[in-house]
Amino acid sequence: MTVTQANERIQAIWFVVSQIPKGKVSSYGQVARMAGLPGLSRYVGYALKQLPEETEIPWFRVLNSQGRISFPTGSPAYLRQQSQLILDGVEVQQGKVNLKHFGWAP
DNA sequence: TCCTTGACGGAGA
DNA sequence: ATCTCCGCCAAGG
Repeated sequence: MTVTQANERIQAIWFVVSQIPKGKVSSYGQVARMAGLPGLSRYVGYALKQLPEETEIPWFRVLNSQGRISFPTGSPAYLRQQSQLILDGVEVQQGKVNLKHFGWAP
């Protein structure tokens, strides 16, 4: 993995995430596949971690395969993501989102 | 190099 | 439905 290749991957991931429409959510695994990086779900988390605080990219629309927020329950990050989802009109109950918001395809 | 750490995912129990 | 355990794979020490 050269630095350039890593940057390309990160760009691809950010792009895919930027396409997730409001009111919909996706999973790390799905984003990885759509970015042409099957099996690199963990890398998606790494890529999102690189986003600047003020980013416009909807990182909060990415959940784990169980439809749960991948931050420790109650942590600042967890609460931020949860409130952002609610602002999107996404139903979050017991830390899990309603399946109807899942499965987005361009 | 070797070892540990994840914003993961899937199979079992 | 919940919780472990294990495989995965790039990064960072």
